[in-house]
Amino acid sequence: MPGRVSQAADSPLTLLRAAIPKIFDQAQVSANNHQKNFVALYKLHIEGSKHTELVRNGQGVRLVGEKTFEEVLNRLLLLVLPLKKGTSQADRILKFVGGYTKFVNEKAAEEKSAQEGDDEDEDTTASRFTAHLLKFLLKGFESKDKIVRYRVLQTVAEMVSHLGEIDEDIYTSLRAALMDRVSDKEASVRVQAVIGLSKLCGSEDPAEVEEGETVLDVLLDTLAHDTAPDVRRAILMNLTPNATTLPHILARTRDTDPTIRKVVYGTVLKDNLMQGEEEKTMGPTHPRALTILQREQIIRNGLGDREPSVRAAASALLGLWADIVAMKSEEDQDQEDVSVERGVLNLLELLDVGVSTVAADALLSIFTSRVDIFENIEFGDRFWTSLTPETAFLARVFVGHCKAINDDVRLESTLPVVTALAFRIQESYNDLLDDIRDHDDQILLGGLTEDERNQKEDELLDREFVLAEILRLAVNLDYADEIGRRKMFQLVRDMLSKGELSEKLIPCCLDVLRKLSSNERDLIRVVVEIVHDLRDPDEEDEEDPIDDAETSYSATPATVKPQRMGLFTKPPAERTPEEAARAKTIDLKCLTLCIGMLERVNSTFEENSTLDGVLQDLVIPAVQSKDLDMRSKGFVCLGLCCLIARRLAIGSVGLFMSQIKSSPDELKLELIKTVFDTLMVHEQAFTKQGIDLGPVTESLVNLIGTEADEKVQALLCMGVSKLVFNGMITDNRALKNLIMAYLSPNTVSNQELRQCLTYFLPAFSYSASSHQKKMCEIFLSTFSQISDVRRKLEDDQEMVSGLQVGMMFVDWTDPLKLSKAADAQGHISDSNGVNDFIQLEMATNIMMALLKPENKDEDDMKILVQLLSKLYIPDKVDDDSIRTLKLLLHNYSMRRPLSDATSNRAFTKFDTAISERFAKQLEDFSEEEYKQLVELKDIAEFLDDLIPLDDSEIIDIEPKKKGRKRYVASDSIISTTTEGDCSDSPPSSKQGKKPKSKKRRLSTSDDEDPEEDDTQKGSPAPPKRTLPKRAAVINKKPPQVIVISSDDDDDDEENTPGPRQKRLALSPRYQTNVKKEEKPDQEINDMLDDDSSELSEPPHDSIMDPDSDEEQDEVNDLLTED
Amino acid sequence: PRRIPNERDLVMAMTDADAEGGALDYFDQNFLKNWAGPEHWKLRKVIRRPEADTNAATKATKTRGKKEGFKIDFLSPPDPEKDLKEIAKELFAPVTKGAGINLPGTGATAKKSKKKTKEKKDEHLLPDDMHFSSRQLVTLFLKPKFFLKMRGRKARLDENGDDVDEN
DNA sequence: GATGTGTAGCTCAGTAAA
DNA sequence: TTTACTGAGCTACACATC
Repeated sequence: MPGRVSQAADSPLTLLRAAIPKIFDQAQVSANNHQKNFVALYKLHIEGSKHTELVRNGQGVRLVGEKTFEEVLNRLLLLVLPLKKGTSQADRILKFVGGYTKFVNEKAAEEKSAQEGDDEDEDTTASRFTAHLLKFLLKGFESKDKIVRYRVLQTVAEMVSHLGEIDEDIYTSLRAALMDRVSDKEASVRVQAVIGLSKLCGSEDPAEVEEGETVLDVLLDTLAHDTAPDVRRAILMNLTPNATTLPHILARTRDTDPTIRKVVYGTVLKDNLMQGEEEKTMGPTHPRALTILQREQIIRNGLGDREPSVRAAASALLGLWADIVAMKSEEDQDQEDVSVERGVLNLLELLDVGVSTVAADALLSIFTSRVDIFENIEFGDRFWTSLTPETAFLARVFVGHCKAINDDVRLESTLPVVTALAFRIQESYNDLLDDIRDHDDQILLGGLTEDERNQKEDELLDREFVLAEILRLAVNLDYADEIGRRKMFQLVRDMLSKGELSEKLIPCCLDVLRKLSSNERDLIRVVVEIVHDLRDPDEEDEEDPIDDAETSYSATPATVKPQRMGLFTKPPAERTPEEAARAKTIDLKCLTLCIGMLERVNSTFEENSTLDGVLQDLVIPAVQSKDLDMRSKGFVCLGLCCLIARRLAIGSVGLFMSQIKSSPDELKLELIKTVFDTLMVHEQAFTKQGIDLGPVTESLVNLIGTEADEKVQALLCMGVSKLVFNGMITDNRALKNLIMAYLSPNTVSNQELRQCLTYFLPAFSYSASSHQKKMCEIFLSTFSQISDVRRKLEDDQEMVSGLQVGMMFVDWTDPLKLSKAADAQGHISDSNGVNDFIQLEMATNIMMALLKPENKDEDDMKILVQLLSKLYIPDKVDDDSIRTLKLLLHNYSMRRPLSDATSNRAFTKFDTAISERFAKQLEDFSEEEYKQLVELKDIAEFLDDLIPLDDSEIIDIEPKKKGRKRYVASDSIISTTTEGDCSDSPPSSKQGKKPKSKKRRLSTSDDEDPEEDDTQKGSPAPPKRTLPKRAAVINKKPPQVIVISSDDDDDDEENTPGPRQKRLALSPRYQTNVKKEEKPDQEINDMLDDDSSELSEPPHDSIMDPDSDEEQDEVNDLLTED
Repeated sequence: PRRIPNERDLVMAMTDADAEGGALDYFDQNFLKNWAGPEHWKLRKVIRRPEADTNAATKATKTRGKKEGFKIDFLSPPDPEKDLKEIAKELFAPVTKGAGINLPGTGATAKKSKKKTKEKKDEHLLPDDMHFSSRQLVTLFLKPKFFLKMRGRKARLDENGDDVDEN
């Protein structure tokens, strides 16, 4: 065809061929010239299109010019398509092509509207161009070259929004082709496909889609499920937020990828706040357009993000929210009150200040990120007289923030004086009380409709909330003024003494009271008095509103009131049901009060004799109560008392423990907390007094495996973690059980447990060399036990891979991590305490495990070999250690029972690496020689015990129960069994520093290492170690939620029904507790006998003995107040 | 602990945890990644000490010089040997053998497998963040307002770490 | 066992943050 | 300006498949 064109026509076509490349050449350099070049190219296009040929004897027209234009363009495009991702020149060209598509179609549309009236379906140069280009590109969608696919899809994505009108069939094939590419192997291709689709989906009518999914369906599915973050992000950025898509978009605030989360806040939510030409109308992500749940979701996830950049983006968004909600709503934008307070308050109204901390977090975030807002907040004169929940909340958080950043100047200028505020509180409290009573009367009279009643109750709740906020604010007031101080003290004290005070207000009141008390003794005394007042109200005239007469708080009688016949002096049996109910309500309130008080003090029980009365009259009866609520609170109270009363604690731990098993979960949680706290506080003292806490901690540790409730599990793990972390449990089994729980398939959904341990395990490991040693010690047995669990995995259960588990241990035992942590913590002097050789020990342990013939799980062995190369072996090691390792390596390469090439390779690599690195030290290595060395005697014996490779396979087949066959190899000595799988500890001494020849055992079981399974030990007790026995033990295992070692260490004690008794026998002190545990009921009665005749002389009055100063100090030192 | 500690909590921690809790700050800072449980655990290796780092600085400026010298050659005349269609055919050639261009598990048999795998598809969402921190390790359950001073732990890095402070 | 594919580890360059 | 982190590309190896 080109050859056939006439001379006259030739020149415009040649022009096209020469001019278009020049435009492209410019376009690739910068996007700035694109607009200019659109015009230039368009001119060429139009000029060229005028060149046509008549064909078929004039019956048809051939659009030679257009065709040439398209061909030239396609050819140029082909030059770009193979250019790899990231080539900006190529990107610009494709952008240019997309832009030109837009340009040419817009021009066509303009022309069309200019000459209106013509029929619609007429082809134009533009539509033909678009169709041709699309068809051309569609052919490249399935190219085998991923780069070509990427570029083709990129071009299409640039074009999609500007296609003008295209044929139905082209649209259909384009849509199908794009949908197809959503499952492209290459993420970059998928990115372009979804960009294209997201531009397409706006125009798609779901009704028109006959079958299959709509584009939107696919996009939303991909948004959640695509493996590549890039793809998800691309959808996120190109999806129009609306009622349908928004929930899916908001779900991405918890995407695993931080950049996606950032995009949600920094792009999607931010850029769609407003819409319309001048951004004047409310956009789809305007806070008022969202539901309250969505707003809270956005704030909670954003401000709670681990990534600082996400938090910053969320914070910035919140600042914008405050700006745009400052204007009331659509109409009155030019309204008077557009102050910063208005914005913040409007925002608070959009949240729920009453529940959750979201509103407070949002406010604090705005204060920090938008200092302009914070600094311009002022509380006018009227502010304090007309408090709403939002304004009170704002004031409280504002004051708290000022306090936090030590902005005393601002604090002083905003806060009202104490006295004024006290009167304010008093007034609103009295009003509230009156209104509550009125309301109760009204209800009795039945004069309210349902609506009226609800409305009134909401209002009362609001006012109560305001009061609570002001009380919280009052904690931060300046109490230098004695008058104000007294006034406030008296006020709060009186409030607490009123039966009507809502329980919600109790903590706030107590905080104020604590602030105003001169010391803890005073606080305790006052609260105890209040408790007495509440339970014995006759003396007070409770109908009176709080009197503002000046009462000196120091004048409050400190003595306990004499007992009189009142509600609580009447024997419970004689109470009417109404009286009993009332008594219960009051007792619960008193317990709450006591709990609140005890949470806030730390002086010892003995220093505060007044507490004893409360314990006897209130707490102990509560603990004995049948009412769950009461019991629960009673136990918490008793537990809190224990924390400051050592003797009480000693007597109570057994009680708490005995109650755990039989209690419902709710109470169980409190009991467990109590035990852990008691141990945390008194462990040293207990130990000093010769009390063996082993049985207690042991049963707590074992509970991890038997408790079914997630909350209980998590709590147990947390508690045990704390005890292990702080050195109060040193038994390796605790650590091991924690790791088992951590990885168990049964805890996958228990985030609390898993996240606790995710923090604890490395923190523990990196906080002491001895801790890493423990990790090293338990590694192999834990590893194999986890593998056992994995083998028994159900279909629907998941678990991390064995290699992953191994890597975790390698990470935890990494001495570099430890020294880094030690340095960061300022323990530089101690960094020589870091054991650099710990992973050399690991390597030795692993080698010994590999050599044991009964370790035959291919997968496990493979993983262990792979782990070798990950271990850190320092450059300088002592001769013995490295020679030991080499000896093991050497033996292993001789006997290598490995079949697969991968492991072999990995092993050889490690072996040669070691051999080369320590060539000097291993120079004269010869197996026979080293076996003779005293230092390596254990190893030598270990190796000698091993059955030679050739025979070991027979052993594997032969069941163990038949007894170990012994084979006399040429150079091996017959010896006792070498049973057992992965044993944890090397028999070697530490780096050979203390050469000692131990008794021949496969593994040392010194005190630090109670790890060893009985069946694993080389202890000469053959009958015990037969296979059936072991199997029986496994079968005996009770149904456990987490499979914790059944063939665990110290079998003889662990799997017997009464391990505790056995252990306790060693400790006379503890025996009493054992008895208690055996007969819990009896014990409760013994201990908590509340027979009133004995009140004056409680069975454990000994706790009232003033403790030695030393002991008090100890408790005081241990706890530090906030 | 379902919420990130806010400034009030942190201030409380700062005023009083200075004695011992400060040492644990390191963990709080460094365990920010890897909080989400074992399935999200990733090995993060510490970078070995870069001994010689003085001469590496000047290199940055040098590489800046060569910046985007590349240009696509649109201007050379097209290869007369190769027709547009041929090039296109070459570039657009679909795969003939081996693995396709789609993700495994998709394509022709997708309809069946989709329903099965749909339930198992990863949503790529983080678990609820419990915001566990050193704070939880040194506070009591019942008295969260107080911190435990672990005097015994000052000897933490000693060789015999299981020792207990004896005064 | 040969083959091709998928993936992990490594290095380098570019970018974002300090 | 320097530094740290991320992402792309490369290489080698493991794994699956025939």
